[in-house]
Amino acid sequence: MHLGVFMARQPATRQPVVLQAGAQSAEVCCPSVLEAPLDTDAAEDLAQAFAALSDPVRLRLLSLIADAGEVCSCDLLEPLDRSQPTVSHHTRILTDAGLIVGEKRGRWVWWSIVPERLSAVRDALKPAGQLQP
Amino acid sequence: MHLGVFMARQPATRQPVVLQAGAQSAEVCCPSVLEAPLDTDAAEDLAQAFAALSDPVRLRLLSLIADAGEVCSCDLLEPLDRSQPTVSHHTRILTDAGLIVGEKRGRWVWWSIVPERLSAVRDALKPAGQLQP
DNA sequence: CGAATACATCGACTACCGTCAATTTATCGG
DNA sequence: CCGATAAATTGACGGTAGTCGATGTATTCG
Repeated sequence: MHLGVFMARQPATRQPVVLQAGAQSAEVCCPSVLEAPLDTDAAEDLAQAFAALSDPVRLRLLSLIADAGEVCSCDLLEPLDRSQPTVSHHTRILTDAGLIVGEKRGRWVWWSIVPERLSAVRDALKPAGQLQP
Repeated sequence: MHLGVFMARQPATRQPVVLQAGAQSAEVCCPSVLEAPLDTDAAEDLAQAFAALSDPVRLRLLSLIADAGEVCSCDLLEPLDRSQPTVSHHTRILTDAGLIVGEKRGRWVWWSIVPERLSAVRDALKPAGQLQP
């Protein structure tokens, strides 16, 4: 890991503008898939969260952010082997799903994961009582 | 819940032919997304699992199966409001992802969820040690 | 102010996905 | 053996998602 690069970009810490999910799907909590009748709306909402996780590039992106704690987009291009617009596209989808948040500091946007949202999605896969709680 | 209908179809219990995932992605275990460098292959595999969960109809299908324990395709058409080929399409995708298995009894295929696979996918979203284990 | 940098947005292209009607395959009942 | 039923398969259609080049916007530095 190359934290030196990250620290070198830190000096420009001024206006902490936080970029996060809008009104849609910003809700952190989800009903469990395994619990009786999952209504159409809840299913639609949950499906969007899983859709955000259904791309290998986005999973690696999440992994990279989780590993470093905080990463700016410019450091994602090379390990993901994707163009700048494509990486921006993926960060947007993950942001809309509420899985990551970006904080703009100077020219850079620093991304970090939203653990509460991640565990909420995780809980949607939790058994309805028969197995481990 | 209408178990009476289900019981009435039980008599034809003879050749227990189990329909489950093929060679691809049948593996129950997955590495965590939150753990350091998620390699391309693992990301591809996990993404396929999440892709199977990224459709509202499939989530409701899972919910229906989980609720009843065991359901045949014919009882899914009405609650899902989809045609027979479409339901068959969805059960196939969930089967390929290893999330459900079908056992053919007579003319009917009885579907049930694979809890180990489900919790394995769930564990892929588990934090790498910083938060709740 | 002007050049450079980080990121977002737009437009276009390709590939894939969800859906259904029609057909095929397998199984049961008489 | 034959008609009926459950489910898989095929083919087609419209919509959507991943990708990139080009362009636009904001910020920093000299």
